Amino acid sequence: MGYDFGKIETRWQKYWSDNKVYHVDIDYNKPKFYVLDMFPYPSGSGLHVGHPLGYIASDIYARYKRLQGFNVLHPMGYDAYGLPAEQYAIQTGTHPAITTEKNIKRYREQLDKIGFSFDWDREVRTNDPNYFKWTQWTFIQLFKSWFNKNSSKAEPITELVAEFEKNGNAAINAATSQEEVFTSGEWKAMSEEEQQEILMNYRLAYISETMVNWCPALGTVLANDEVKEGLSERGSHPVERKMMKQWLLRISAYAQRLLDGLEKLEWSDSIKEIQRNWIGRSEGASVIFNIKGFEDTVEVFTTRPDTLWGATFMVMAPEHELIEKITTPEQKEKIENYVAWAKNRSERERMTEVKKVTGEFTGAYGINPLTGKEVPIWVADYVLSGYGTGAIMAVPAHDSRDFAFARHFNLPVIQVVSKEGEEPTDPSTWEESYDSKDGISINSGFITGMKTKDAIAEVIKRIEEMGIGKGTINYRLRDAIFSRQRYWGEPFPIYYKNGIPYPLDESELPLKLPDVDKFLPTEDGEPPLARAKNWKTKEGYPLETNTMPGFAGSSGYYLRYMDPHNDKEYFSREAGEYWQDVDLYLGGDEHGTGHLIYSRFWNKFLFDLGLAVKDEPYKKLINQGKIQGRSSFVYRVQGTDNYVSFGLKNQYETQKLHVDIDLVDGDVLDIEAFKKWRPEYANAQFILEDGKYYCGHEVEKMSKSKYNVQNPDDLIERYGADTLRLYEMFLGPLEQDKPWDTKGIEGVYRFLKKLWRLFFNEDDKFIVTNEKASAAELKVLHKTIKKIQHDIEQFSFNTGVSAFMICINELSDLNCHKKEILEPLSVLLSPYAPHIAEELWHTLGNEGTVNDADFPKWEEKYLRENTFTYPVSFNGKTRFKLELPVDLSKDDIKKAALEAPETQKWIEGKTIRKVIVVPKRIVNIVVG
RNA sequence: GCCCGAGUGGUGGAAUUGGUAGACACGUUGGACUUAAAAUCCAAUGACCAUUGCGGUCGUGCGGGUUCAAGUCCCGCCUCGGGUACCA
Repeated sequence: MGYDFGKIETRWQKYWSDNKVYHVDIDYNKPKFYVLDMFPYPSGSGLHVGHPLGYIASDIYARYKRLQGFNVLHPMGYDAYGLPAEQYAIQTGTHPAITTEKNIKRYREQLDKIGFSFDWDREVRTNDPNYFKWTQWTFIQLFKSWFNKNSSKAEPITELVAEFEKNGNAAINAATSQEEVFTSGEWKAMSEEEQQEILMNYRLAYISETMVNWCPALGTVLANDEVKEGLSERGSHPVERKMMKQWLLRISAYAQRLLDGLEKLEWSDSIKEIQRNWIGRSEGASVIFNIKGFEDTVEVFTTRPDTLWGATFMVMAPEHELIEKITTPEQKEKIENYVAWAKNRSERERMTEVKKVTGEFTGAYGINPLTGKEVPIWVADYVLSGYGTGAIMAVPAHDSRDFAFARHFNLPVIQVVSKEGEEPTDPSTWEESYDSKDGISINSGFITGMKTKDAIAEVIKRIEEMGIGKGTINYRLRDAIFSRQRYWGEPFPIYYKNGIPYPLDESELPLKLPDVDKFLPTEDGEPPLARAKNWKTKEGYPLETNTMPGFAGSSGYYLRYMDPHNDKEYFSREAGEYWQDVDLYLGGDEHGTGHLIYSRFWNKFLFDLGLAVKDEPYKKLINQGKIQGRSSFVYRVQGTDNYVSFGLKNQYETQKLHVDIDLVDGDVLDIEAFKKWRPEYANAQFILEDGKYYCGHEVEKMSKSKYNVQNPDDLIERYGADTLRLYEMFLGPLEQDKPWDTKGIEGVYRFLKKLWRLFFNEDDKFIVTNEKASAAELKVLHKTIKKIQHDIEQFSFNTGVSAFMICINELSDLNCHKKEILEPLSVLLSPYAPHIAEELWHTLGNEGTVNDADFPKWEEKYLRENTFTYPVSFNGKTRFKLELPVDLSKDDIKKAALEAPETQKWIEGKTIRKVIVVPKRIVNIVVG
């Protein structure tokens, strides 16, 4: 019989589940440890081998922490709202809730088979009313809050209203889109509607007419992070820019805190860098330019106020509100055509044609506030309406984009910064602008001769004194568009009275999705919820018909796991105080600009409310790499039914076709199975090599259409979950992308069988003894404990597996069947391979579960060596080895090395110049 | 374009952070066991040269450098992967 993984794994999975071995509660006698995986979207195709990679790693860590005496919170749930289920609903009419439920069931079955230590009693699903109640609740709190820049935190909007009533808004320092200043008298005189409109400019969840990414194919707007290269992330459909009234979250208010918070996080530098770039802080100044012949002024943002003397023209974004007003009659038609053209360009066009310079002159002139010089105002789409003020002063000599524009339209270029120690040159001879901030100002009034850094500071100081501008900081981070014109998402707890949005009373939550006849927009383009009958409040006010985006439910889910069944609050104070934050978070780095920013924002807001205990949700983050597929190919000779083996394909004109990896074993095609696979292959003929058909292979994304999806169930069926767990870890470093290849799985399977042989002989006889372990055996054990512990703490799980293999190889060589060694070993192995470890631990006579054992401690005394084998090298090249006592002095080592018989050969006829001795490392003899 | 990350045998990958390059595993080859196959076990396996034996030379993407010693540090490139896309 030997190692019967099937029997073992079902037995212990049942035991763990029946005895709620992984259930956790608050326990003040133990320190907490919170290990979290990014929860999955339950897709229709189930788990493939890439999904569990991170789950296995975090499971090993969670189990390890538990063995070390921590009270480990290790929950799992589902990000259940999402587009695929809805797209499927549109095609088939099946309600997305049904599809989702079915997929979740499948996921759960697959997850259960892998033997994770999840506390399923804490499962959350974002589409569960008991869960999304709190998503909606948080939205209401956002709606009822504003961001006070003085305290740098969210505060109740009621306090803001009180201040308006007392003093108006003049003294308020808020993150806001409100520009007009009003007095308390003016505030009180306003109608309800006017007041609500103003408050909207302060709310952290607000509705606004804004430029959005509209995806016609999906029929919804998308957030910036959901658009990749001008296409939707889901489905790769074109995206347009469009003005639309949408709900937004004022995440930009938190830009600085999101930036500062990164400092103390144990995240990879790369993902921190991604977030820093996404937040995009830049320091500079806003400067006011008058417009010749108009009362209006244009405000521009620049990071280089020191180059004001070199501004030779100005550029406005095509959306700029002053364009119409200032354009001269002669330029009117050209400008109108240009603006219309620019606005109609798709995002994708804009992006692919970045190098193409376009623009048009308005006929108007701005006046440089420092020099008094007149500069032409242009319109061009290289200036973005969404950033800064939507207008710039162009300094072609020191900005590459302005330079390209100036060259194209023959505008003047004036040098105002030169490299230290270099003479100014004629800009008309330049091939590129001098953008560096490392320089000296020239021809620049009061800053002439100053270094750029000082010049910037000086100009800011002076323009502030003169009242023509001020130092400002701009962030690239945009407010998050929070509404989707979709069905399958959280409904907004919002109703409209006279067209003004109001939040539902919290007692009305959760607001559940209504039934609709179709999951499509209405004829007049309203979102699907507009199809619902009676989609209104008790009083008859219409409810919001948009739904929330995918990131709504995933932004605060880690908090709900702390107290998932609480029906009175998001989570109890006690649970929050005990579990605090996530100690270890595992997931893919593709969430760098989406979930991981939104979630931090959400948490910071809840922290401001006094709910979240920590300012940052995820202390340590590990991004597991993606597992790529290994596709197999057959080569069809053009226009025939003949298929030629890989090695011979160059002799023919061939077509490369994907073939299901299940039909291929080690690149050898199962010809009969291939013929049966699809009707068009039934009559296939083969040109073979050595009687076999060899397939070609390539590494690509794992996907159904490439027939390279490896699903874990088949592997578990064949090798068991422990083998799968070990193999996924053995594949390579956790954080690295790597191709999936089943070839090596036999190796870890053999390892487990070999381990079994230490406990049972060929006749299944238990052969473990109570004999005293030898020094050699103890050394193997303690060396392994040390290595395993070190590797788990470093998240180096691949080297951990190989340490186990080395250990078992050595114990097999030593013929060791001693309980003294094997018992701690079974505990040591249990985080990696919990089923076999639990089984073996029980065969040694233990009761309960191995999860309650203590992680073994290694002791230095067993590791001590008496000798060290020195590599002796000459001029850096190792020539022979020399075994010497460890405690030998440097001089003695040197002496021994020089006296060694092999040394003669290498020093013959040469002089010894130097001898390097590093105790317990190396001996290097330099000759010449 | 800019910002990260990575390049090591036929393959996945090790290398205590400057100290024996290729651990561990796959694959391959040869052998043992077997009527046979599977499973298992043993041996070899970076390349090249020499093989009668001792052995030798080269070798971590490329070119330089620092050092007694470089996969590891420095300078300059090349290739691949990821992020970003006119952010003033």
